Amino acid sequence: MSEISKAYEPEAVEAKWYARWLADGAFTADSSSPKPAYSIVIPPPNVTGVLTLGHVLNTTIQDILARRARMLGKEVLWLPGVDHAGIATQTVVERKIRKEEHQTRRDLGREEFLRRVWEWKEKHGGIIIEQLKRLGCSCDWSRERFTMDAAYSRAVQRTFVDLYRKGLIYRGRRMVNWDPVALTALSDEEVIPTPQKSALYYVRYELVEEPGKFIEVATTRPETIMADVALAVHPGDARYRSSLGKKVWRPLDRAEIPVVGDEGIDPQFGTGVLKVTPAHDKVDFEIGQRHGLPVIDVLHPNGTINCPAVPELDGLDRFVARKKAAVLLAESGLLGKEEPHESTVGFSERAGVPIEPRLSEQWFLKYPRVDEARAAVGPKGAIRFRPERWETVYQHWLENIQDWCISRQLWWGHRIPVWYAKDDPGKLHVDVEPPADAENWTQDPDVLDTWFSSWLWPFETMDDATRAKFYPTSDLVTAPDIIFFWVARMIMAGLEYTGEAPFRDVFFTGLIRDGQGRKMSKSLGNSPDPLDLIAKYGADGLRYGLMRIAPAGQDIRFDEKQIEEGRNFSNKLWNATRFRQMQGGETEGEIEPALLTTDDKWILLRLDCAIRDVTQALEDYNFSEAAQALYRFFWSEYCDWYLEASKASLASTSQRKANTLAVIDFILGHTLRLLHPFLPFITEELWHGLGFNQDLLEGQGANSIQFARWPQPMDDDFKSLYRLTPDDEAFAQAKYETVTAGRRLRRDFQIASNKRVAFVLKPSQPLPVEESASLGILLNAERLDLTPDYEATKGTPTALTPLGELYLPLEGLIDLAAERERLGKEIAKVEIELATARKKLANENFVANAPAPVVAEHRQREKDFAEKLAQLKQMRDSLG
RNA sequence: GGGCGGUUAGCUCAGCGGUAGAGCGGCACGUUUACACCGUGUUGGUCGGGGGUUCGAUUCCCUCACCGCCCACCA
Repeated sequence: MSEISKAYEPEAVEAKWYARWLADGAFTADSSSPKPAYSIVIPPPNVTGVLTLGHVLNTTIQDILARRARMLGKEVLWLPGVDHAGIATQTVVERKIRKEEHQTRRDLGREEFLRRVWEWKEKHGGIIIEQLKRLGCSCDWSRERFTMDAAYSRAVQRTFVDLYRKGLIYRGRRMVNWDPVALTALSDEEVIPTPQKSALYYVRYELVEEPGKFIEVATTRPETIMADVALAVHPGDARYRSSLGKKVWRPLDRAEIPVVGDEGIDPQFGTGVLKVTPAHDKVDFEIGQRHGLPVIDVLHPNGTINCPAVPELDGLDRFVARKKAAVLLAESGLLGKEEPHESTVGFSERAGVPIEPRLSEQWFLKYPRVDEARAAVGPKGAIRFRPERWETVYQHWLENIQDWCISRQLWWGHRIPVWYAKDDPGKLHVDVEPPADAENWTQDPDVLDTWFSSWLWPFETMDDATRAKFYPTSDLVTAPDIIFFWVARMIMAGLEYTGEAPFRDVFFTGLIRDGQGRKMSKSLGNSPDPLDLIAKYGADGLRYGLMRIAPAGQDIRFDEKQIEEGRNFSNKLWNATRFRQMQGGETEGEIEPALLTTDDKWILLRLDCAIRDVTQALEDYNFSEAAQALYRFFWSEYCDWYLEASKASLASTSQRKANTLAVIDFILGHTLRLLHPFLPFITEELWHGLGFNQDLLEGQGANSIQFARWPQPMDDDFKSLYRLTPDDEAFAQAKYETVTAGRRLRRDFQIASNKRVAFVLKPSQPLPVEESASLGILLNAERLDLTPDYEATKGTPTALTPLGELYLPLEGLIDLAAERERLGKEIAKVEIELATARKKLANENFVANAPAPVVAEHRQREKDFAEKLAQLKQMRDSLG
């Protein structure tokens, strides 16, 4: 390996490897492979979308799963694609045309407009796909799909026809959520209830039979009074019993309307009277149905008033009309008080304006397989959610499921495959193919809800061979906000059309919030551009930083500092490897067990632990824990401790040095593989840099770390061969404490950490010479003398360590008083701990009831503390 | 109105019945065989409040408070 730079420079490395991986077809799934299958379908981002941190979180997790599966010897398909995103895309293109050409889509006409959308898509769409590549995503790009691909579109229409023929899709005039800006119906899921400050207007309706007597009604919508067809009160409400069956004068558009009794009215609210406006409220509509009331619609589709009878209001926007209506009522003396009121108003998810409940002709779907879908998720089902609590949310939604309004008054999307006979609008042709005598028919102008195509994603994206091998998919990774939009619907569609649950495990990520806990959003401008972060910290740094702080399914507070840490970790990995390369020598030599030091054995044991911890954490979808375990192992245990300790071996005999290098290579080889799913680029670079790819050439594709075997925990044979025992761990621990005590001595006596000093150890047990050598290095000592019969002069700083008494002789440099004070403080501390332990043991209940090992532990502690205390006191006395 | 999550060191988060943990930050010292995107040492916490169960509670139960989500037709 040639000389490498001091700091890791990700840019060139990342570009190089991604290109190589693509050229090698490393991500391409082979349907005919004999290897076991592992598959994920990506939640298709909107074709208008650009990469957000949410995508980074999401796709990094999927990439980790996919890459690890490859290392486990599976045939992996990670199927990517893009969603046509009906409203979002249509809006973007319409806005562009309006801005650049001052035209509306209607000016252009349907065909031309659609041509423009496709044109836009070819030119600007799917930017996000290129961005995912920058992140390192190992998707099978040869299988990339778009929800408007010809084959996919056909499948969507086929599904419509099939469900229609099964009687599950029907057309009906019903109350829907109307978006007055996008001019389309929306599903219930696309409506966001939002608390709004508004006013409650008290309006007086005069009784027809008793002029001069009024019924007062509290309403938030005086602009819809012209659409009132009745007043409703609770039948048991004594206040209004005498008015039941009578009539009142409707204000503004003066007419007689009845007073009816309905159980649904809450006598506590307002005045206990509801004005019934069936055309503009779902509840009112139902009341109207119950009482056979007419429906009067006073709104245009765009939310302006449609009521020529009241010219003052006609044509006004609904919110302008609201204020105006209040003024008009006040002028005619029909407005009582007006009080502030907070209510929940449904907003359009896309347009961001209040939706309007509106009666219209739409297509609806009665969901298939609801019961099976419920049974499929949970401990007894084929699908598990993680975290499990989302299962409850899912079950609750399915329990109360409503029919799905699937038609949209848009142009961009899958056109509804229904034709109406021109001579008989009641006659329908429902088929994927248009009728033979097309000129006599008119196709339904509407398109289908985007989600009506997304719910087929896990299987309609696959050809037969792919499906045979990779369906059902293994994991689904997504955010919990689309649990109803997408996850639940895919389960129902999967059951209906494949007879199987479409995936096995669903992992829900958390939401990424900003430093103040706010949701990331474009309008707040608090969402950093992941590409900027990649440029600054590298894709690996971004991935690792994010994974290390992304707790399982909890929301994440984003802080760029954490991405910086990810970058720092990459750099540490880079330099630790560079250190290895600077030692030269044969790569991956055989480890000679007889030559292993306790440090070697210790780090091998730690590696074994790390392999187990990381593997377990990944199996539990606990990505942050896996990342954290690797961080700790590599940085604290391997670099800070082992690498420093091994510098003694590296400076000693060539035989010993070779053995140490062999251990280092073993550790690096394993660590790089463990890290690869998190940090794909740098691990590949270093894998090659160390020449590890050479040794694995016999294995298929092993020229890349991507296909290197996932590390296995060491088995007992291995451990006995290398004589790895818990004793080694204990000794390493003792050594660690000794070094720390020595460093602290330095610190307490203000000796600069770079000053080489001589330490003396009065060993409590025999110590091999190589151990004292590494102790010396770790202490940055001029030398370390092992003197069993050392007699310290009074006042020599000393520390009691598990390996013996450690002295730091510094004639004349010691402040006796300060040292005594330090010891005094320590004595006080130990005395408290000792007292605590004794108190515990004095508690008869504790001794009698606590488990034996716990009691024994406390006895041991008491003993240890007493011993330590005695020694400390002796040391203090020795200072004179 | 229901349901769910959260509240632990200055910050971001682990831990979830047996002496309070990590990383970052702060402070001090430092360029010593890779790394200042670094090293060494060190300072930070009545584990949201109040009750209860237990020999023992940050951990289990009840309750309150605050923050955040989701569901629900109160005009």
